[in-house]
Amino acid sequence: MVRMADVARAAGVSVMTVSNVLNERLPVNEPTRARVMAAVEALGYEVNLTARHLRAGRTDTVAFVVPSFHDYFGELADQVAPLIEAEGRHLVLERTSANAEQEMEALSVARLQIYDGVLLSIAGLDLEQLGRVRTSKPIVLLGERDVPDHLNHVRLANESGARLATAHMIERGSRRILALGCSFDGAHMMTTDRRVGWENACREAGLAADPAYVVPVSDYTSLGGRDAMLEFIASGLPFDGVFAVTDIVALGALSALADSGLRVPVDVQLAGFDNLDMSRFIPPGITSVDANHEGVAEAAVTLLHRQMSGWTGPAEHVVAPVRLVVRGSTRGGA
Amino acid sequence: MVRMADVARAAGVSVMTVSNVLNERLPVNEPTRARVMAAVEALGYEVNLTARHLRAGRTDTVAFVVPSFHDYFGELADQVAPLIEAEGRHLVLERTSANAEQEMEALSVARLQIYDGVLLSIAGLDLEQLGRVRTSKPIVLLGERDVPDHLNHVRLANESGARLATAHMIERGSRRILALGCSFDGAHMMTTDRRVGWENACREAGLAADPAYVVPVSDYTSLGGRDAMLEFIASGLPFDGVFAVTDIVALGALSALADSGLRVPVDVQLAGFDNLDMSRFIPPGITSVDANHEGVAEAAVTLLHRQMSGWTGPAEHVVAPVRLVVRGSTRGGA
DNA sequence: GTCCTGCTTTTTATCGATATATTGAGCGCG
DNA sequence: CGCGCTCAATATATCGATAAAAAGCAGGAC
Repeated sequence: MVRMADVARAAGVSVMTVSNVLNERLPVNEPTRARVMAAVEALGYEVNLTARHLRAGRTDTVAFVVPSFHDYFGELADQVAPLIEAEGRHLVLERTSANAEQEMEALSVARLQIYDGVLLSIAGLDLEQLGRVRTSKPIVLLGERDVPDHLNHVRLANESGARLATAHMIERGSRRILALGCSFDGAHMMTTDRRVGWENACREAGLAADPAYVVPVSDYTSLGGRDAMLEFIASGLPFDGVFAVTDIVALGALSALADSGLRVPVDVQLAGFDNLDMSRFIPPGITSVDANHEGVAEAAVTLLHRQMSGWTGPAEHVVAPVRLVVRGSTRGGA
Repeated sequence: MVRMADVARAAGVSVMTVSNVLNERLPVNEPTRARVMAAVEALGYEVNLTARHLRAGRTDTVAFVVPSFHDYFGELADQVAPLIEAEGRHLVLERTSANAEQEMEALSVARLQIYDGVLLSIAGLDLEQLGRVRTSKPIVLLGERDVPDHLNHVRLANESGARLATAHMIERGSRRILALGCSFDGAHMMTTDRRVGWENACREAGLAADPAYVVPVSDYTSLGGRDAMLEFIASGLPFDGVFAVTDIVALGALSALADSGLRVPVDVQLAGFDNLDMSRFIPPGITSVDANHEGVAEAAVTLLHRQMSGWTGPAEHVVAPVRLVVRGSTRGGA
């Protein structure tokens, strides 16, 4: 491994001069500078980031800690990356498997200190655990649950989004709408918020928000959605609309409906939440609440940058607005 | 920040004793050990990973460098993570945006040295550029292009997969099959390999592999697939089957077919490549070549572990086998 | 009582960079 | 000629840990 000292020797200068050339800190005379650069080229020197970090206390790296790498988080991460890079920093993703222990570990001082800042997509941690997180590192939480006041947080307007989607289906003629995957789940506050949105939309339209129409899913996957949907269909309860807690779950529902010979949107209207890329293309197009990745990414990165540049005011709690994207799975859509 | 020295002072021992307790290197007497642990607890000490790295030269961290965070790569990364964690290491994802410069940067000595090993999903680099990569760090390449002999590499059996899918559609009655997104593309050797598979299947069945049926896409997204498909339909050339270079592209094609009133699989059979989660659930189910994530992940991690444990034999080039998953988008499927 | 042996613990050197203080060279000006 | 001033370059200390060598300190043999 080539060290700065090797470059210094080759160029006939001191180590500090090499450092000054490479970091453009103190001025260096042109002939000296040229000699140093030549030596750098010749030896193929590259700075040791670890040593720099230890001494300078800066890594120019931000971590985005997510429960899993795919779907929603992958898409969000792709939005976040350019914003971080625009400020000359690097983004890396870490995964916690939606597991409280691993999430706490990701927040442990040891791993935090590696980064200049951390975006954390919480999933498994409750308020009490988050309350224990005391760090001087810039950190912004993302995700649909309550967090302690002292931590910056960006979340979606879940209730409003669910209400929009449900109201839309009611307006287009549905009278008995399922809330698929919207049952209470300790680990996912979002399901509760979205259920409340569904309830409110039903009530506002003078319809009953029957608890029997809040259908739990075993997990938030397409398979979970499909199984729950099939089970509900088998129960024989009448329905003519499905609001699924996420697009992934909605896809499972769509699959179950198709297999059961129910036509979307003629027999049953369907709407999801997140507006994943695929939702636009899956025939007949899944109506979905756009999760506003750009807005969330931008808000989160703005809060993070503010902290990284030394701002120390009170934490902010941003609620990103959402909008409904109407497609063929509901009537009157595109 | 609490340092090891603070713990040592609190426990009334030397710094090395603290280090020995925490790392279980040299034996430490029980009473001493207990005092140290108590001090660690009391002060809330956590090791400084950067300092450890600088001195010990080990980070216990592996990077998976991918072109983008979503879809295929996100799913693959979720397969890789547990395998890395099983050996007590940590996995982080880095992104290159399929850009040759950023890929070279990810391979630069500076960033490599941060990790104990690197998995690199190549997309933008050509053979010449990869040839310049000289590193002593364990590294394994993943992806569908040719790589220099001296680098470990895992790829898919692209030709064989494409042939399987195409032959299956021919067997089920298709006579004019499009190769969507399979045109030559300098940046994606995979498209060529898959086109060859399509050609071979056609020839073996005594059908023409007409170049007019190799349809380029502007980019490898659903939108790209959709636009190309619509354009082809508009051209009026007869067809009764579509082999799409990826499931993402296949989804775009499905969307276009649905909008054009063509029924899948009655009028047109459709098959993709990658077998993404969603392909199973999108009605009528997309027949797809399974990209064998487990196999690829396991092969790659095995090669990486071997290198990280000091093995220095010649590089290996693994071709992971693939299999066809038949679903409703081709006839006679489930 | 001395010396050796086997453990535990401490000392010393080091990883590769950067921040701060200091030295040295060149130059204008009285 | 010497003083002070500016700018370039070097010397020294440090970041927080670990590897390797040295030192302490029992207990037992002679």
